[in-house]
Amino acid sequence: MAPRMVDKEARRREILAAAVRVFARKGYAEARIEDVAAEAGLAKGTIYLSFPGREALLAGVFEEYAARSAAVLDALGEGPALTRLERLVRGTVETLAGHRDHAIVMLRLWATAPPLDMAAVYGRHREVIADLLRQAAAEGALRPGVGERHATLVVGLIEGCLLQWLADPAVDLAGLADDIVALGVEGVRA
Amino acid sequence: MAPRMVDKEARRREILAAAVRVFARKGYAEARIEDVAAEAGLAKGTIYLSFPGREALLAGVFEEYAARSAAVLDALGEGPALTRLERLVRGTVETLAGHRDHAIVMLRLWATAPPLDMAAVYGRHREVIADLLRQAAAEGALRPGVGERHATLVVGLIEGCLLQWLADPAVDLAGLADDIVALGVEGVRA
Amino acid sequence: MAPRMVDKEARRREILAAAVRVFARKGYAEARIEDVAAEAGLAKGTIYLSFPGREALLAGVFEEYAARSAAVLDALGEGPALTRLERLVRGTVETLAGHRDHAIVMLRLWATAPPLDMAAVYGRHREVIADLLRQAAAEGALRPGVGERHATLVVGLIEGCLLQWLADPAVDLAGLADDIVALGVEGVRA
Amino acid sequence: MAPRMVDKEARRREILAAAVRVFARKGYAEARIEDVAAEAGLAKGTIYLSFPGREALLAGVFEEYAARSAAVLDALGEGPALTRLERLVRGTVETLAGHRDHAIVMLRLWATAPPLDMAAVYGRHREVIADLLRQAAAEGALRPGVGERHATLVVGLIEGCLLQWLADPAVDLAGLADDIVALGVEGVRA
DNA sequence: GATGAATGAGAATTCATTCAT
DNA sequence: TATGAATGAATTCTCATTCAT
Repeated sequence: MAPRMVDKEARRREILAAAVRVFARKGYAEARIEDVAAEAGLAKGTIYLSFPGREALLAGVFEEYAARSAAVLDALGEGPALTRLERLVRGTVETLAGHRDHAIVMLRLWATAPPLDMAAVYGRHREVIADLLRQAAAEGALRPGVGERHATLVVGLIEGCLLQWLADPAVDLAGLADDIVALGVEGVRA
Repeated sequence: MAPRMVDKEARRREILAAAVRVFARKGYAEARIEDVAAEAGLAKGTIYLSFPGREALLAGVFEEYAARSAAVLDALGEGPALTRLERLVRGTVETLAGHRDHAIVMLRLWATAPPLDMAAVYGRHREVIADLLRQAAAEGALRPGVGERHATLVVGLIEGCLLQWLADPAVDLAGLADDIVALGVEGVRA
Repeated sequence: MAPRMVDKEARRREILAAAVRVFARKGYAEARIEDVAAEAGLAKGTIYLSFPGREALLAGVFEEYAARSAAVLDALGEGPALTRLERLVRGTVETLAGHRDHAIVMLRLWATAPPLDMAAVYGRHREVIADLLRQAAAEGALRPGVGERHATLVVGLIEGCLLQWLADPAVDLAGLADDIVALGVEGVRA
Repeated sequence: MAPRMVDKEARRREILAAAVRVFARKGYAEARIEDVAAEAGLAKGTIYLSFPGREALLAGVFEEYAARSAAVLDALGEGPALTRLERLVRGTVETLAGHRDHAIVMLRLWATAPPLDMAAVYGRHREVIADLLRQAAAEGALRPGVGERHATLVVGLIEGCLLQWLADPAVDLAGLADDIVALGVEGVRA
């Protein structure tokens, strides 16, 4: 409530944004606190007023990603299960496509920092999708033979295309959303 | 103090194997030369008899992976294009599934070490698959509307499932091969 | 823990002075960065704030010497050539005698570090002296038979006496100035 | 007396010769045992059969130099003192000029290795020369006003010219012998 | 004796973190 | 609050020395 609070929070976000840019550029392992400070236009020591240490920057970045990721799952709205699944796919792809730096950082963190529990993140995604598939089955919208195992494929399609796009910006991730939906969602419709 | 003069090449492989295990455990960034030496049952300095420096361990691991990867593409044999595509998918998945540590390391390197040109690796995979898809189309084996763009989805399916398996060993990658083939190969048959 | 922000340039000079003392004591080859830091009353890492690396300490020491050396040649003033030659001899000896540590370091660097072009340093001295000898000859102040080759002997006298003084402080270098002048300058007067 | 003895001694000399070449090239500080071994056409470990360690190579080189140096002082023959002094000067210069590598190494060792007592070496030279000067005075061959202090100048002339020749091979050391004698010996004749 | 693989102490350098100003 | 000089633990790499073959 004190204006300080606002300042503090804004400062935190500025630093986190700078950290994402630096991490995307050099990876966490190569990113020096000083690099982040410079990117944020601050002095080294000032970072420590907002974060207890270098690792806290990681945690901060992860939290932002998790929040964004959860927001997609929370905004599927109403309608037939497969429609919501389509929204999930498109929403996820759009969110990722709109924050390439962040996506790169997450991949790097994923691959680098064991403490980040990506198994849980993917597991949560699979669960939500499996749930939608169960509902779709109940709605009779699912082709026979397609079950919850399909959730892994849908997550895989999204993440695998993301991977290729991260490795090679020439890959058109946004454009792939249609293909992913066609194969992964429409392809299993009864 | 242990002048056990092992074959130079065998020694290299031993060290590389130790490096893969250590990298898989802690990531390249956290892996100390001393860790690799200890894992290999050698002294620090001994590593330098086989490798000029820390980064050379990376290069060595990458070479092994690239060789294994290329071997799959070179062993598709004869037959209808979609049959060969199926072999590619199963071969890739099996190869990855058989070397989890190695796969983890490759992902970490991918995400961490800019010099590794994963864009080229994925690009090569997509090209081979696109070629098979073109042949399948020529053979009239492909459903209308499916084209070379599908190559990205197939690569994505494989890599995306790999990703989930790496994050969570409970995911049954080998078992997913059937699903991937069903969706990505059989699913596009005319 | 000691953010005493000294003037950057002053700090550089302090470190350089410490380096000269340490180098004189143990030689560059044996001097550890940590030794220099300790001598300067600083922590190891602090040295790196003023110098990019160990070798830069060498370069710094050499620069100081070169500047001092050039100053003597630039301050010969006016008067007969042999008078100026005497000033050169006395000035050089005094300068060296006043900085024994520095002289030791320079000899060590000279003998140790190939990049230091002592041939050029001696060559320059010989040239200046040869020039004075030519002028002296033109002034009719030079004994017949003495020519530019005598420059090498004068430089040799100075450096050779310096050498003995460095090896054995009991040698009275300052006192030798008179002898050097008597033999090398007055000894060739017409 | 056993042939072994001969072999051992020959082997020692070969290694020492190799060491001198390597030291002259890179300086003691930069010379690796392996470099010396390679120069001698031997394996690293073989050096240790003839020398207890790296420093012993230094000592060996120094001994050779000392022996050569002493030989000159011991071969002044008979005749007037100033004639013997001239022989000393020419002998020393010739000896040095004939072993440039060795001279470079000695300078480097001198400047690098505190345990080598160069003060004693120079002191011995000065003593011998001072003795000759005393005899010359007794013979009435010395100009009034020239005394034992002149010994330092003679040593200085030799060493100072040596220094310039070592720094710059274009300096003609052998040719300088005449000049040194003219100035340092003939120049003080009564 | 000769070899050279193996060892590990030691040194330069980096950078997260602290804290006087 | 913001700063950045100072610190020193930690890491890579070198190389003298040892010793099994």
